[in-house]
Amino acid sequence: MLDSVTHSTFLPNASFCDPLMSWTDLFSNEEYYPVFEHQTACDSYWTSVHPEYWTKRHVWEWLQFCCDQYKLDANCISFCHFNVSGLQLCSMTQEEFVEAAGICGEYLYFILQNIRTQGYSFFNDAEETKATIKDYADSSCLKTGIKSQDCHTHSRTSLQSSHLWEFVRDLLLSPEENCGILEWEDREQGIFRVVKSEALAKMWGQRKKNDRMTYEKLSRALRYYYKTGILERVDRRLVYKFGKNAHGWQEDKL
DNA sequence: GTCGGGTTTCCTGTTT
DNA sequence: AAAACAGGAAACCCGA
Repeated sequence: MLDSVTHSTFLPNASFCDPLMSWTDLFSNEEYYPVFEHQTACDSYWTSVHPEYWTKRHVWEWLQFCCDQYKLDANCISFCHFNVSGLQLCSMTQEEFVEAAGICGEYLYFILQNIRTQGYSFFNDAEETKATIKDYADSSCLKTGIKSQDCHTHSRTSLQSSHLWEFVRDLLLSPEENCGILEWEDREQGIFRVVKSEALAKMWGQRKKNDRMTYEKLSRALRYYYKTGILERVDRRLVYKFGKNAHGWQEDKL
């Protein structure tokens, strides 16, 4: 039942959001901010917690949501700059957001400030909110003259890679999120090992909002990459190797 | 609407 | 015996 991240299912509807509602009210309403079956209390989704109390994981989920919802280019975002708790995030200045994510940083700062001041009433009307963000984007582009390509000077680590192999690659490149699920066997040759196969499948399932994902199914998808040269066979259990058509994993090319 | 890429799901058989 | 691998087949999802 992890179709949680879609706008319609986890954001409150218009009738719920009362501008006078306190943060406590806003975030403690489980009808609208459910704790999912597979989640423990400390594993709650970002929407169930006030931004100042977000964990690093909540911050990551929020970034992922913003990228998905507002089509922000994840390549703009330097993950290491956002490897912070909610409290630290809330204390970041707009300049620090821009430093961390270029023009996207401005949007993220704008979105965060709106969540902090308005709660999720900011998200009441998806289209209206998108338009607000777009207006903001347009005005800040005019104001700053920043071109979208400039974003690409920031970290290439993607937070929301749509392809499995990119997800795996980015997990290998993000020790903060990796949690020992994957590890390099030979960094130069692109050989890596799946240490926690079930955890990897669960994480991929969360990424794809599919709680029925298993390592068996994930590994079938990985095996299809042998055909396309994204991965190469390594005849050892749980060991894979990036192929000639995989990019972005080499240390010296990051 | 449809087409294609990228999975996801299911399956049977094999290997470690 | 259990977990992982292998790969065919078909369904599914989503963006173009």
